[in-house]
Amino acid sequence: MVDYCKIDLENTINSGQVFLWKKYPNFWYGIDGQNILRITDSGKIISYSKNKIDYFREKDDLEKILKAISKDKTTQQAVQKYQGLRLLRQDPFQCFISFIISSNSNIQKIKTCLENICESFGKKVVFDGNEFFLFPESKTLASASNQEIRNCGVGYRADFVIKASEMVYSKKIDFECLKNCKYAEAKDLICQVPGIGDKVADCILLFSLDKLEAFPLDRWMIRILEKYYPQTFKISTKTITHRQYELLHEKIVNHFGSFAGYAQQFLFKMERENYKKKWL
DNA sequence: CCAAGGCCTGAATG
DNA sequence: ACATTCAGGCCTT
Repeated sequence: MVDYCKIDLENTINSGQVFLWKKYPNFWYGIDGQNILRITDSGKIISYSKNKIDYFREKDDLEKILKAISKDKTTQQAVQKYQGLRLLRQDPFQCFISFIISSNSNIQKIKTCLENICESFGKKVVFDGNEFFLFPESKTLASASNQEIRNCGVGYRADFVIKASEMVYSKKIDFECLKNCKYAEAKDLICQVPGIGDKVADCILLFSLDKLEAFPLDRWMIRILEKYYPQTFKISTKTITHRQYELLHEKIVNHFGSFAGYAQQFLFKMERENYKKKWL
């Protein structure tokens, strides 16, 4: 008997989709844009701002989605093993910057960079008797200097962060508009941002812009497809070109259906655990 | 359209 | 202890 409402907070946070969370003895604190969330293990959310958010996508029909993506033994097992794992609906700007920084990096380092960015540029607030730094707004990062951003540890990605922030502040990139676009259209638009290619775009689309058919293909997912799906998805070369990425994504949506992004999250979680990779 | 090299940092390995 | 190698995705050539 599966309880589709039960959320596994630990597995959800430790699945590579989100970075600014910190565990306390009985709950987690997380930064989500201009908001701070406190979540108990039972899944109760207390938020700093009173804004209503559906951080856990609780309106998604999990029963339907999990059945839909369970097309093969591998996915069935991953879904079974990590059934409380959820996709999050994150603050778009924070997600956008997070994954620009994520390229050519790893989870621990991304977290450190983002914490530095919050400390250097975010508003300091007190919530629950503790001090926190909110994620900075686009205007602030857009007007920062290259050196200031570099000091956060992002290296050559500093220019990407500044230009990307400018594009958001000037509304050249408008997240509300992207939410209303179809996947392909939103992806074309977001790929115009420097530092955003296929993989980073798919992360942003999946984790903050409600595009559930987005299926980020990083080195781990490629490895997973080669290992568990050598017949279904034949991968010829080591590095995936843009064209190959597109063709592969088409095959993936054919196989998993329009909720493919959920499948990606379960598969990624499973394989990273198999290799005992560290999370936050 | 594709292939190869460079970018930056920290962890892992020698 | 130190030096080298590697992991990671995007951009330019």
